[in-house]
Amino acid sequence: MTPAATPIRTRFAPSPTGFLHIGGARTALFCLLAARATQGAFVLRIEDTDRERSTEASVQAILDGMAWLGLDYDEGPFYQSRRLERYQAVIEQLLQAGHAYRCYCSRERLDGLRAAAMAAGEKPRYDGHCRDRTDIPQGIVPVIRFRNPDEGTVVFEDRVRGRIEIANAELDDLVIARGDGTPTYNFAVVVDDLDMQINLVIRGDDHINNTPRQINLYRALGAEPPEFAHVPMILGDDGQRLSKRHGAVGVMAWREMGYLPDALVNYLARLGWSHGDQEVFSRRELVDLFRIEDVNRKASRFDTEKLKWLNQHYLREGDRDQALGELVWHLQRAGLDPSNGPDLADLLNVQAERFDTVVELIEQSRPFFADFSVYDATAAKKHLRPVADEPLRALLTRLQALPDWSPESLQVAVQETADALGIGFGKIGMPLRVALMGHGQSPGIDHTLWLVGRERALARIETALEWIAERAANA
RNA sequence: GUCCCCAUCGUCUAGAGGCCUAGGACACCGCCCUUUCACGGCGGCGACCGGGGUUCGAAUCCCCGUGGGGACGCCA
Repeated sequence: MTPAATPIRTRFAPSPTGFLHIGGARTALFCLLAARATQGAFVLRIEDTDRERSTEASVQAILDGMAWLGLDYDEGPFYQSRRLERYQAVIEQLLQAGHAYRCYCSRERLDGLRAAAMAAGEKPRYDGHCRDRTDIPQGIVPVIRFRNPDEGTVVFEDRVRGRIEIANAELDDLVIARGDGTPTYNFAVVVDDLDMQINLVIRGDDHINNTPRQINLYRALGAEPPEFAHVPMILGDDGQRLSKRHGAVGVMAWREMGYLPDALVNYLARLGWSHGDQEVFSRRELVDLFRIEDVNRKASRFDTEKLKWLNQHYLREGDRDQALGELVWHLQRAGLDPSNGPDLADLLNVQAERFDTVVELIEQSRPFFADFSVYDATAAKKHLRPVADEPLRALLTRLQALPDWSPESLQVAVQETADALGIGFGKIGMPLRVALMGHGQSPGIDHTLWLVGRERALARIETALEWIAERAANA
């Protein structure tokens, strides 16, 4: 029996300004795992206070990405855009208590301040110009700033980073409400995490620097901050921060490339986290074995090669229904009719070990679903020669009379045909392969015949025979 | 520039002072298996960023340097 741990309430809080990012997906996964392990809750919150950049389509894309990966949340989605009154009430409270003030500084003044600080070799900070002003400038819409403590240091124990300490002197009075009254990120997060009773904030380590100011905000609100766990970022294969430049940064792009959700989840989990030498984890094992403290501190690079390996593993040994579902999805996407070919489970059984992705698998399985019109030139030239005429003809006769179209009897039929003619298996196998597939790569010839199906197989052998004759006539 | 963080094979990582001649996985290279392509089996290549300490003993602890990343918005 596992010892009873206090239930962890985590949240994933993406801003809807694009699709579900690969890095975001991993953060969400860690949140989910941490919560599940303690019978806690995983909350989804959409951070859409920036009305300029947030879109409905992005919200949907994020929801779709999470659903595909199986990152099921327990509560939400909550939208910050629907909690505006709440933020305003808290801002009012802060204003009353003297923890916040109106700032009338112009952008120009702020820009000047920043430039001057940089020039002086200092960190750009707001100088508190409006902190104690009593006049009310006319014609200027003020923003609200939080009065950050001047003295002391903020210290917190990060669940993955350990102790982190920063002097208040490094911090400045951040804007918590824009001119139009909408809250800014650092403020809304605090109010939300408090209201939603989040007790463990798991997020990317690019937020480490925001944490001290948020802690000061919690204190000003008379609340105890939650615990924090900052997970390292995921870098592109070139070691640079993941961006559009790297191509597929959206989770759904990986679906389109033929990866399975279980493979991606397994891969993402192992990126920055490990459990001894184990590489393959079921979802159940992930929940049982994951501990946020075991997460690395170093940023890791995304390695597609390893993902491919895992993907093939899941294609072969993972959840059948999931793989079959993706097979259908890709078949249709490729313009092929899933019902006009072999049984998909049979197809998966013989093809899975030969490819890394569903896209390759489908692409190389086209001849099982639709006829092709041309032979691969090199393969045809090498294998569809006059010498192949007799073997193919003999085999055709034999196959026409074959009562049982199974891999076993097909194997026997081909073998016996070769034996009867006193030729090697390859002498008949390769021409047959090209006749059936249009090129020289396919599963074992028995399974190839089996998957192509009797009707198509016989027709294609006849077509190949004609092609050989024609070619001989033209020579 | 200032502040914060990080640092083991090409990549993901094991390693919490002696178990390390540093382990595993992916990739790569050989050989074997073989009717093609694959799968599989066996083997190989390959790392503790540098310098100082602490200690009988350091990949593991401390300091400095170097390198990398992040933050410094009325973005999140």
